[in-house]
Amino acid sequence: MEIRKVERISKALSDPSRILILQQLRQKEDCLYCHEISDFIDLTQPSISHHVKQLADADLIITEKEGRNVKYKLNQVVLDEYLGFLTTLKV
Amino acid sequence: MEIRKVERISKALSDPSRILILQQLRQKEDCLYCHEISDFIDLTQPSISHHVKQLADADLIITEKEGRNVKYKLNQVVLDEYLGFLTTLKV
DNA sequence: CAAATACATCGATACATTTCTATGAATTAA
DNA sequence: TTAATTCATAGAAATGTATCGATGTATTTG
Repeated sequence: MEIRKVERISKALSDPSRILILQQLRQKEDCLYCHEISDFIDLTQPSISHHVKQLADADLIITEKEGRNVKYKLNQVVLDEYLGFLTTLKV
Repeated sequence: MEIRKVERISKALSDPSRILILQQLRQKEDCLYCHEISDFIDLTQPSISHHVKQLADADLIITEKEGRNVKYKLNQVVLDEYLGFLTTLKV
């Protein structure tokens, strides 16, 4: 995995709101609608949209349009690649 | 692992210079002197010092004073804890 | 002791990020 | 078609981060 990619994923993971979104994604069995996020994060809708975009730009989540809603899923492959990179740092 | 800690570690990992430092730490068999870092990172000494501090504050590296030098070692335990947290995000 | 070396800290500047309000675009419902 | 809903985008303000030169603090060497 390229350093630029590691940097981007790490940056996406370096915010409490975004970590929370990923945790809830896990709890909701890997599927979450955007408007549900405001139930557990006290930010305005544009701010939440911004955070979701950071996660999507880092390929940590996959977005899927469903009518006027958007569904989010964790990108297991990219998370595994990231885990793989971090493991190479160990002796 | 606490969210604040995850945030701090992720932030420490979200910079190309700091990723490089960790990679070189691995190559040099988990031990590196500060002045050696300038061999592979083109930044001034205060900037390198700043980056090393980010890694140390996140507990990703352990610093050890040796005379007027400082030796760095990867903190395997914290890296493992971080890997553990990321794994809990998977289904 | 004086000079040199290794690293940390300070203060400034440039740039990036977070958050908001306002607004736009697409879709659905009345 | 008009109104409502869901999400994205633009622009601005506040805050945070990266980088530098200058300087400080230990420690070692001459």
